[in-house]
Amino acid sequence: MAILEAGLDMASKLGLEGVSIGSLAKAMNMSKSGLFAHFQSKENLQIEILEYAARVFAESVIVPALISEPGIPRIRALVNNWIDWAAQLTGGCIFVSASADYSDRPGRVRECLLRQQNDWIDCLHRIAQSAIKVGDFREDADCEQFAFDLYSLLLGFHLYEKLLDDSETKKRQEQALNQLITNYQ
Amino acid sequence: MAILEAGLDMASKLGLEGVSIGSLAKAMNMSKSGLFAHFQSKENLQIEILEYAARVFAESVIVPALISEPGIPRIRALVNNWIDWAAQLTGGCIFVSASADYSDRPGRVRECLLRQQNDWIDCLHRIAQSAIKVGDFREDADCEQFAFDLYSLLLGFHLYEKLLDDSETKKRQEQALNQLITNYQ
DNA sequence: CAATATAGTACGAACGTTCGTTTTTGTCAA
DNA sequence: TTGACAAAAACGAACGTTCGTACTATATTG
Repeated sequence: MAILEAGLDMASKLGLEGVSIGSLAKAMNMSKSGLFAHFQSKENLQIEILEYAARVFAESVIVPALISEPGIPRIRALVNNWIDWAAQLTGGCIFVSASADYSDRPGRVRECLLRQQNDWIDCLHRIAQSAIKVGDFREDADCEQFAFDLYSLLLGFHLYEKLLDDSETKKRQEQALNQLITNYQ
Repeated sequence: MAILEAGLDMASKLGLEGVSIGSLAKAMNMSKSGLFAHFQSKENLQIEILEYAARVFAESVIVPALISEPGIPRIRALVNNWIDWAAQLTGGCIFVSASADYSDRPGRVRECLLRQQNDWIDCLHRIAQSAIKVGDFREDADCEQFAFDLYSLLLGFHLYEKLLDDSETKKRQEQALNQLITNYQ
């Protein structure tokens, strides 16, 4: 939906909490009440934006990676897709900012985010398992540790790229990924 | 100052943008105008909270680590201090959440944060250099890469601990740190 | 005609900020 | 030691704006 697309764009720049009904309505050339009628509450709007983001994320990051052959190629594809996803956003990644913002803010938004993040980590976990299966990773590699390591890498990349605007970020990320893969072979 | 301490606590829970003059005044049992007079603007308040946080961070994370002998012991001390710092906060780390929030929000707050984050990364960088000097790291170790890797690790830890509340986070962090150190030896 | 979407208006609350006034505090002369 | 006085700090009230939400009414569409 067009509203959610604009909402995601706004959340990328201002954070999920920064998306107000009024400003989003203005961006859509709609009345506040007209837009509000679609969601019945701000909380619903935030959750729908999150779920819309998850759909876009799945089809632009995860699905295309699953086309690559399992193992290291798939891992590299996933990381590249993630970086493309982050680059295409106007501001920061909504999941990264929301994860920081909602660490201590109970409610349905947090629960939704928590579910999504666990799904994402499960995805990393499974990709490591398939790397073991095809022999790219050693038999006793710790897949949950791999998920932690890889997600940490992406978070570091996000900060360097989005906040610090460091020109060597890409190099740092590549080197870290190569080392990470080596550690699990 | 007591106001900044309460402000930091609130920012840890709600993010820097979530600290409102009114709510902070209420938390301090002060009038809105009385509190406002100390800062002249919300932006000033946010910056002063950030700088207060940096002072607390320096004296509770960095300074005590510099007492440890240079090299791997100092690195481990720094990481442990960082984790203690994060644990002691009511909510999340203000630098982590602000880094995500202000990646696309120009202004004096962002500039202040950017300066602080660069200082922090420089600190990691220097600690790696001293590890080379004492022979704990190999001669040609990439200190800037080390800073990237270590900060990424801390960001991953922060997400696992604060959002996911994963019970194995401590183990993940230790294993990642051991591997990281090994990679640079 | 019925259903759906948008608009319009209003609401109480909270936002950051300004104002003039009161209270508290510290300093110095008597 | 006290009284006068200036400086600093805190106050309550109000400003205009925006917030999320609740109504009712008007278009649009099938």
